[in-house]
Amino acid sequence: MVFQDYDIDRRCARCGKGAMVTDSSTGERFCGECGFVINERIDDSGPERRAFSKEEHEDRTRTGGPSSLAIHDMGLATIIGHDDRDATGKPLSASMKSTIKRLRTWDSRSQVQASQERNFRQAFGDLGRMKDKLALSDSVVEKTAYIYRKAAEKNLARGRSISGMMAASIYLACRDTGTPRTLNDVARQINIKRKDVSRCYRLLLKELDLTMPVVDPIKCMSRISSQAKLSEKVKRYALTILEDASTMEITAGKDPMGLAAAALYLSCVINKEGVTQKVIAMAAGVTEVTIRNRYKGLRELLDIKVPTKTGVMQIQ
DNA sequence: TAAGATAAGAGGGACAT
DNA sequence: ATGTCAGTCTTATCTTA
Repeated sequence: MVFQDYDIDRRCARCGKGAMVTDSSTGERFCGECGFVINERIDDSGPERRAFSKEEHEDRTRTGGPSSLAIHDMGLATIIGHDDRDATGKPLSASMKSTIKRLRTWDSRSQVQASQERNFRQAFGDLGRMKDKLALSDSVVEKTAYIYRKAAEKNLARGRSISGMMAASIYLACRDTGTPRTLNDVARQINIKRKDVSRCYRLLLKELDLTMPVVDPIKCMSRISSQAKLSEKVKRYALTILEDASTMEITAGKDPMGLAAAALYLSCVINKEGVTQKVIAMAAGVTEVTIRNRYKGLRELLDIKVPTKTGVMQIQ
């Protein structure tokens, strides 16, 4: 069941043996054999500008840049030029010149006239930077922009920091698209406190009537294991642990990242991989203590025996 | 040096007042 | 609206193997 949604790609560049697969839920590409991760996929969905035939070349229309929700005016701004000529190139009459001049003034003002527009300018400027820092796909960026505009419509941004709302929108978009980015990831990159993002996030969730599915700890695993460079074997075993755990109702209310991290750690211990809690804790973005707590719970409730250092199996 | 134990504190949800 | 409570996670420190 586990890897059915992965599409096979190419051979691994490091070990050469395994096939590169793409985890369609996270966009990460990794080797099925050694776990080598190339990069996180970034969907670039800009319009196709090349032409491969004469027909295509002639058919190709030039309509300016792609329209995007993530541009303050959706990329459709028209600016009145300064050369005082009409469409056929003839100079304008004096009265028309003054009219145009007045229009030009209002034209330039109207671009940032509404405070909302200024807000969007800053917000989407932030968003552009965050896209790079968090390796967000275009679809997440568009979704973020959509959410942010919705929030602005409902006046939720008033009195709150732009970056806080932006961060919350990004996090929401990530959750919605199944892109595994934690609250901490987003807060750190946008340089604001986690709790502020958290507050805005909950506000958005309530006010926009959105419901987020609980993060599946299984989805967190591929991210952690690629970050910590764990083997495929460990990952598969950890998956079975998580499946058992979720049927036994010990996963409710627990941080899915912590749970996934603990399952991976337990799997490492059983498979004698010699990976430390610290490494996994770093990769998962949780503390070692959290891993220990979940680890303990998993061991007790699933009654899993772990090998000791002397190689003797022992019931914990 | 890694792992385990313990305690204090923060933030938020549920519930009652 | 405000306060309390149980539960979770984090930070920090100490002990153990």
